[in-house]
Amino acid sequence: MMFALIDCNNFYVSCERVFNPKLFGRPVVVLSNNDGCIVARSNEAKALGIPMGAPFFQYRDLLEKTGGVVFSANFPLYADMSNRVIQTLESFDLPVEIYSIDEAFMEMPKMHRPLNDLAQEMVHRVLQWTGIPISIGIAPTKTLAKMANKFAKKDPKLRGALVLPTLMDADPFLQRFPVEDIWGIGSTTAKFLKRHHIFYAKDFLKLDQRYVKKHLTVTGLRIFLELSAIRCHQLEEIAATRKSVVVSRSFTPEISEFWDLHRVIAGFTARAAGKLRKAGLTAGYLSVFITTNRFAKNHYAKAAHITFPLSSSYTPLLMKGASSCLYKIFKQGLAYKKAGVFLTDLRNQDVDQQDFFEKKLQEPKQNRLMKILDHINFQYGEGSLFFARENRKCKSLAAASRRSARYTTNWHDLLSVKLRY
DNA sequence: TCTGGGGTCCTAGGACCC
DNA sequence: TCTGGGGTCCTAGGACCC
Repeated sequence: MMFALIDCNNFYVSCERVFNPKLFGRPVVVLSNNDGCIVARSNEAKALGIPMGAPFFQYRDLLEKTGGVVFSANFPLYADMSNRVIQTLESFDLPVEIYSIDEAFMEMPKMHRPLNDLAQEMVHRVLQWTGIPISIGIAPTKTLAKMANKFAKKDPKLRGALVLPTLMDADPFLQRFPVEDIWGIGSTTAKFLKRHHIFYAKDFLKLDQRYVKKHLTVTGLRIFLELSAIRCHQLEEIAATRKSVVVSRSFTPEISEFWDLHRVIAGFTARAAGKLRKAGLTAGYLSVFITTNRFAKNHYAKAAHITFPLSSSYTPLLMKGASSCLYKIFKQGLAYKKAGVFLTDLRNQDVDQQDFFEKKLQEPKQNRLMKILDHINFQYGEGSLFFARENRKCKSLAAASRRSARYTTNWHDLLSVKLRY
C-alpha cells in the first residue's frame, strides 16, 4: 500500500491568481492576520529571497521595487477553494485524509496501472476543475511521501509528481534531503543533529535506534522508522474530535483601556463558544491571556484560567468566566498588543452530566437561546446578533488594507466578466 | 513605526496515594 | 549517621505542524 501526499503549490497565492490572471509571472505574497508576516509566496517572490514567515515591513520596499503584489489574508476565500480541491480529489474514489487547508493524504490503490499516470491525472484534473496547481509525492510511509512531494515541487521535469515505491527508490533522494526539511524535524532538532554532523536524511538513518530514542524521544524514533519505510502513521480519514479551541488576535494599534480590552475578550469568547457549539462540544476549562509587544523590552505576558463545575458552551457563562480572568491579569498603564481566549477539557454536548451540588447549568432554555443566536447569525451573517458587551461596533482591530474580494462566498463579490468582440 | 493564528503531542516534575 | 518503592494524575512548557 502507498500513501500520496497532495500539496497545493503556494496555496494562498494560487487562490488569488484564480480570480486575477494579471498576477501570473509577478512576485505575489499573502500576509498573515494584521498584515504582520508573509505566509505565502509565489515562485517569483521566493526567487527574490523572501523567506516563509518573514515580517512584511522588512520586504515592503523590495516588493514595491520589483512590481510585487501584496494581499491581506482572505481566509473565507481560501477555505472555500480548499473544499473544491478536496472534492476534486474525492472524485477519484480513494480514501482521503484532509491534513490542512492545503494538504491531503490519500491511500493509493494496488498497482493496477502505473501510479505516476494516476498522479498526473490528479494534477491535471485539480488544475482544470479548480485552477489550483498541486504537487504529489507517493511512497510507502507518510514521511517519505512528504519528502517525495518536496522533490516533485522543486523539479519541473517531474511535472508535479514523484513516486518512490521502495526504500531503494528513495535512497538517492534521502542522500540529498536536508534534515531540517524532514517532516517533524524543526529548527531545534535540526540544530542538534547538525552539531553531531548529521546533515542529510541518509546520515540520520545511519544512527543507532537507541541513540535516536534517547535524544529525540519517541517522536524522533517514529521519524527514523518512517524514513526506513516502516509505517508508524496510518491514514486518518475521520477527523478526530478536537481537543481545544482558541480565538486570539494581534491589535493595531495597541489597547490600553481595561473596558476596551474587556469588550475584545468578550467578542473572542463569543466566537470561541460558537465554534464549540458548531462542533457539538462543551468546555470545562477557559483561559484568557494578554500580552504587550513581545519584541519590546519589559514584555508583559500573563494568563489566568477558570474551570467550570459543569462543562458548558453557553456564551454568557463563558463570558463571565473570561471577565473574571481578565480582572486577575490586567495591569493598568500597559499597551496590549495581543490577547486570546483558550478553551479545553472539551466534551460531547449530548453526554448528560450529573452534579449533585450545582444546579444544572445547561438548562434547555439556555440551549434554545444559543440555538436561536447561532441560527440568526448563520442566516443573516456573522455578527448580526451579538451581546452588548462584545466589541462589534468598533472598527476592525487588525490591519488588513489589501484584502481581495470574497469571490466565492459573497454574492456581492461575484466577478463580472465583460466580453469584447 | 512594523514580527500571525490555530492546532497537536510529548516530557518533566510536583502532588498525592498506599 | 542512616528516611522506600511504585503507582497515578495534573500542569506547564517545549517542540512541532501548516
